Amino acid sequence: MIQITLPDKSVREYPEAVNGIEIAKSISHGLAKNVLSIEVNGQAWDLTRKITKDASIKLHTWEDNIGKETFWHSSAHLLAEAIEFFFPGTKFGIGPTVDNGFYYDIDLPEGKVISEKDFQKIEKKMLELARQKNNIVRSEISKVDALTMFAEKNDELKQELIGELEDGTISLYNQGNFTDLCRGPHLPNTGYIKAIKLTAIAGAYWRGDEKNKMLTRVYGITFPKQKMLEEYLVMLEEAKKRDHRKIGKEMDLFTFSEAVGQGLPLWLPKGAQLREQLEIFLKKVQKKYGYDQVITPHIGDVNLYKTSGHYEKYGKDSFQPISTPAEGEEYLLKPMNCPHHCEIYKSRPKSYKDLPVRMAEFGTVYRYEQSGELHGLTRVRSFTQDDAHIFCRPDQLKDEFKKVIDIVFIIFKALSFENYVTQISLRDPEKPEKYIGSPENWDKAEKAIVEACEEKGLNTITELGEAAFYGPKLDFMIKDALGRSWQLGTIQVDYNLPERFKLEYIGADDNRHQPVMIHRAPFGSMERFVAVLIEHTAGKFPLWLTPEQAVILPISEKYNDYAKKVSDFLNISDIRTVIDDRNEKIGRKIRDNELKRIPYLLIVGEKEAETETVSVRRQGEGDKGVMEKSAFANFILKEVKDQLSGLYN
RNA sequence: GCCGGAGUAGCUCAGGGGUAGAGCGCAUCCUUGGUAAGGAUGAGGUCACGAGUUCAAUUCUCGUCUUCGGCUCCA
Repeated sequence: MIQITLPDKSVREYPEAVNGIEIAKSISHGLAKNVLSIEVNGQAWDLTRKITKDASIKLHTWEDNIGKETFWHSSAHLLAEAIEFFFPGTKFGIGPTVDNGFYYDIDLPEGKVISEKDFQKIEKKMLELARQKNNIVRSEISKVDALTMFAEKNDELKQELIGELEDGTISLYNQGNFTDLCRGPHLPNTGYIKAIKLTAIAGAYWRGDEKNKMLTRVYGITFPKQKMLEEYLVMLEEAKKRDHRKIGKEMDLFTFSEAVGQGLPLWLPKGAQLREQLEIFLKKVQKKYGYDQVITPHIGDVNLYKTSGHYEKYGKDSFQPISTPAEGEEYLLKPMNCPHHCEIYKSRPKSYKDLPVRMAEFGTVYRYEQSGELHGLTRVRSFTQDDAHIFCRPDQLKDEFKKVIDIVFIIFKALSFENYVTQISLRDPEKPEKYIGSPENWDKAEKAIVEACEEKGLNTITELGEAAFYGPKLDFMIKDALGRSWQLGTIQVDYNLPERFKLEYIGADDNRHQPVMIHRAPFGSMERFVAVLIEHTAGKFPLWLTPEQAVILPISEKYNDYAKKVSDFLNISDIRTVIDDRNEKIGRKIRDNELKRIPYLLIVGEKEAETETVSVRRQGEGDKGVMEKSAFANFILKEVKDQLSGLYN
């Protein structure tokens, strides 16, 4: 007998060579039905693998990620089996799981292509194979044998992977006529997979390196129940309705024009209004935190960027310099605001008493993004950063950094962003050539970020190699409607640009010292922020922010004059109001304006005109009764104030 | 930039080698209304652009541009 410890610390006795399924069965019938994989002493195992010694275990079902991953991982093998059936000779790269399913990277035989038209037959084949309930059997194999096996299949992708593995740790999984190199774990048999949908096809470089061959990546998702697939597809449809590109068009927020150029957004009046509200809001917050607004040009002498290091790093991959008629003069569209801000700092000598200097600008920058990267407002070639640079003394650094974190959270709170990830992005220690500055400076900068985050109690993840070339950063990431993650806010510590720009201040000791810089943008870019905001709110912006807060709907033309009077009154009270005086019945006006997501609809007819009132209707909620027009103004202003109360002042 | 889709009216989309279709929107007129679509009439398209095949191309082929899904990149 062996002793098995469960997660609740209870210990049960089983005969030697018991497996996960048997343990699940001994606990409950329901668990036995739902269990997908097992963790033995912290390692993921197959449910059918025999346990021979005392162990601590944890059983995983669909409800936790490990169970789901096992399910999708086995699904990837099923996909590969079906592809091998239709496309014999296909070479298989890797087939991992992702947030929503799995993919397999394949190299099809010469001259063969796979397209979405093939999906139906592949899905059908996968289901057929699943219904055979083929056991998925693990076996261990020596490195030599593994290499021989995949050499026979001419699969150099797998051979490359095996070459990097250690002998004695190599396992194969077989199901039906298909065998794949795999660490596992897997489902006991293919019959667990009941619903299958192939979702996309794409190119992907082998091992993620653009110098390598491009393989074909097939994405799919599977479920243990047909109904779950149906629900997933409905959810996808719902997510598509929140797409900021679609809503941006519907609500007249922004547009693009081929004539202007790709990746260059044109903000329409309502979008501009939205942006302006965000800017007003942030400026108030920054005022409280001691920032000063500055304004700098959209271009700068190319030598400025040689000093900063941007030109060397990105010169080839940016818009090329603009030449002047006089020879030898070259200007670059600014890709960042920091060099300009450094020059503002330098324009007057600084005392230690002047620091920190906090310089803010809504600065529009231009970056040549690869054409395939452009995506709505989230990835563009012209965008406005809510940028600021804090020049401080080393002893002020941590405190300043923490204050910036506070500003980011004020914004997230104001817009109810609750699901974000905070990521510390450090340099890649193996690629020092990617960065400027001394290791000592980097050590100091990285330490400052890590400590500030700890002291703030942030729950961060750390990524090596994600730092900017001049310094490490703290990034705030938010997901869009389809679950794609975007970096919004960013805070960066930089010892290098002050050195390159020879920034200094006179210390209390009457000597020259070098300040430290913090680069920060809590929204990140206005474009990307608005995009994510649209997807989060589905276009139903909070009242304080929305471009049109109220629309007045006269019952008929006879009341247009009164509508105008109310509109003027509200607009002068700082309530953004429009009139819908189209020749339509009231029902039609209500419907259209509800669909336009305007928070308040004010209906005015004979009764209202006589009594100086408005009949109030809240978007999505219906009739709210009649209010005197100045009472309504106070009401809506109070609502705005309440939404923002406590955030600044 | 790379792989694979797509591009038809302002928007959403149908169609298809032989004079271009719908719904919504827009315009004009009728209607002047009370809480989610009133009615009539009408305008609007070099079928992304450029070549090729063909008696004939919006439709087939190739190239370019834009766009969508990924990959790579992201100061």
